[in-house]
Amino acid sequence: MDQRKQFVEDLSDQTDDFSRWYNEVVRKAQLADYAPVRGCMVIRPYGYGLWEHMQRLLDERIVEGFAPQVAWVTQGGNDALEERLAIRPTSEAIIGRMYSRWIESYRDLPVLINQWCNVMRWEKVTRLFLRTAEFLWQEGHTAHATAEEGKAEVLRMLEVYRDFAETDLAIPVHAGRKSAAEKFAGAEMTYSIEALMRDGKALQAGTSHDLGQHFAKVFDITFQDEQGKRQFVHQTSWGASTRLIGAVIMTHGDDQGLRLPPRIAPVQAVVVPIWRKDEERAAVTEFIAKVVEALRGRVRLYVDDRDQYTPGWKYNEHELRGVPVRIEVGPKDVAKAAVMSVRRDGRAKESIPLAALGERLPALLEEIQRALFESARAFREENTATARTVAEMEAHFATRRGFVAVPWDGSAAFEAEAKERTGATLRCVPLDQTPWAGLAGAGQDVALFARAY
RNA sequence: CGGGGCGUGGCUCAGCCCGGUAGAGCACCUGGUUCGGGACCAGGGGGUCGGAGGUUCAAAUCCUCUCGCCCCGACCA
Repeated sequence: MDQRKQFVEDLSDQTDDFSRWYNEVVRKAQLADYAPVRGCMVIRPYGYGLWEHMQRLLDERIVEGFAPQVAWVTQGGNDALEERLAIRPTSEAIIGRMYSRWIESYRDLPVLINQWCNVMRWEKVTRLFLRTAEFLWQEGHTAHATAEEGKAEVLRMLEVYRDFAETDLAIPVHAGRKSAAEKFAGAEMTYSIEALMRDGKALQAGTSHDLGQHFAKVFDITFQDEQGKRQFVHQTSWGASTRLIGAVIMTHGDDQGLRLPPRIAPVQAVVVPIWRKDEERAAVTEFIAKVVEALRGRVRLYVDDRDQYTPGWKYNEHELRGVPVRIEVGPKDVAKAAVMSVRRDGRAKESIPLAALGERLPALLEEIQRALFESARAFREENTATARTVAEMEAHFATRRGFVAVPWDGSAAFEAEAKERTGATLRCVPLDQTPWAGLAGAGQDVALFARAY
């Protein structure tokens, strides 16, 4: 903060206190605020806009072949609750009972359902977006005739999450399987995508479970196969939640605030008018109308023509809120029939002629999208080490964080000892082992450990 | 669930130790001058000090109990 005047909008530095920085960003960027209900938050329009873009992009990847989304809502819109919040049993229990009624024959399979809804959980310790008592998520539940079909579905969805995280959220992730200790209790096998936050802690950003026949046996979900024999179905379930918003914040944010990937940014570019005299204002306003026209349907644009703030004030505010590109339009630009664009990541400036804007700005947004991903990936690589023994892991975690790749024989004993001595947990066994070729011996896989949220 | 911290205008906090009836900066409202990196001047509005008891002539301040939030550790998306 050096000699600068203190402003309400000023943020703590990430390196001073990451948790504090996170909380300040969430609230000052107006993503969410604490609700009067313990452990709950209110997602504000800007944060919800992020979620809506995530929904749209993820749905595009899921929907084909899926039943229309259903939603169980325990709270409607902005209305105050008239009744107590009902905490429902786990999704698997509800789905199990419904499936047992809906499935009779192999002709009914597979059943593919995906829904976006809110859920409540009993949580002692909460954190905005990362863990709250109530949260929004997407959950898919499928039922299949064979184990092979189920396993294929589980891996297909894991890949959907990986691609979504990397392509749309610009978050590099490791897709892999969980250990017996870390998997969902009701699952045969759990898979997840694991991301690395800027404070060096890992975050599970999506989950896909192979439920096998566990729930089918509990809820009696059976079908008659082609031979007329009664069989239990094979199920999967998978989900991703508003926790992803937390992942975006902690993967890309810097000391100035949020840096949003253009694909999910509610506002992709903000136009800031600059003028002194009334005639300048008229010319600038007129020119901005042309800018808006040039970008209509191509870029999510916001023209910040609020009178009560100076341009400099607006620059700071939109940087805090993570808007990928700022477009300055002043008398000098109007004279050149151009605008001055400034990137949120790195603040590189570029004068763009009005005539080129419609082509250039979308391209610029894609460049920023890629740059954010590459920067996050570089950070992750810098914060990934290798070890061969628990002692080596202990030495590493004594002074550093990040991922540690270590050969794992699959034993619970090794995992437990590592956790005990380092505080890090086994995040996953990556499906793609090629980055660590040669590290693991025969019959072993490389596992990734990290301190985690 | 253990350890620590904090609840005072919208925000950040001072006042509390040593009771005397609430203050600053920012934000907000009005008017004017401003506007290429957080503008300035003048005037103005707003707080039963988280809640409930108690002590006292008198409580933001002392005592008891509660509720909530944050941070750090053990369990979970």
